[in-house]
Amino acid sequence: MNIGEVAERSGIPPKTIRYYEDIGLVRPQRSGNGYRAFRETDLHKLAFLGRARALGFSIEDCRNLLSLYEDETRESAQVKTIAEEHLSAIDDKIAQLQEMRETLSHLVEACHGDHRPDCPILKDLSGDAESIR
Amino acid sequence: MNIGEVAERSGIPPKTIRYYEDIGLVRPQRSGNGYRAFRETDLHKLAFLGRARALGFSIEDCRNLLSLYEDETRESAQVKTIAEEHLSAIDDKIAQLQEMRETLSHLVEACHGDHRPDCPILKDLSGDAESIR
DNA sequence: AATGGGGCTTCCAGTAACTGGAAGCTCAAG
DNA sequence: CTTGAGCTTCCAGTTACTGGAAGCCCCATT
Repeated sequence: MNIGEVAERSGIPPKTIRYYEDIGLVRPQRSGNGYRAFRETDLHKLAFLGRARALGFSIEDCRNLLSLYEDETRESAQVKTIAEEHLSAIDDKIAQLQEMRETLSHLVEACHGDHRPDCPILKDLSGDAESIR
Repeated sequence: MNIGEVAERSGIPPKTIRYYEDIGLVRPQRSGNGYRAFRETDLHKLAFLGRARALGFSIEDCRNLLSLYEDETRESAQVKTIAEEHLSAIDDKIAQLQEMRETLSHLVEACHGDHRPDCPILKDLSGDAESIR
């Protein structure tokens, strides 16, 4: 398989696949013409990567997950640990975003949003605490 | 004021303040010895930036907010638009993270996490749809 | 006066994970 | 044989900083 077909079938753009090779996540062979020659297992790895990335795992997490994936003697606890840490990172991020959302939506509601210059959003950002809350 | 004091009072590290100068967000004067000489207004702008960044506004958003902040003839609608767009970006991000969280927490729950190699998380990532969901 | 220790300066490089673009080779079709 | 798509490499840019090195500057102490 050439890179185009693999990209098509894995859903990962060619550029990204080349990048993944650069950083050692996949190691396709080469044909005589210098083209990358992907096997089915490469395709599977790329699809695996795509799904793990879609779940927000970092590249380093993916590297570890991939090596666990290929390690028949792995312990599921190792995988679970990575996933749990990622899950709690996601929770933190959600909490942080929700806090932002909270403040910001109050500000947006308080701003009449017309042609006048008076604006509670700017007032709050300028440190004028009495603006909202 | 030297950079150290401004950093202290604005809560923004010196490195970051220098960076903000580089990209034109603040323009402190210089003393004879080459040190940056900050005025109170610079401090206010930096504190403004700190709060806007804490709400997740991008640097470009901050640049726009700052120029609106300094524009006496602004219309609050302009500010509100920026804030609303940011708010909806935050909402999108939260939704995406919650979807990840959902999938991932199911997987984590399904993984026994012991010394055995069998792992629903890897199974799902490998594309074996029957694993969970 | 010399010295020592912060604080300040600039510049370079690195981070995460790609993405765009240029220059150039290869392959299949007409 | 030419054309155009697909492939190659390499370089640069993205976001918003952050770390580190080399080297002034200033103040206090000896």
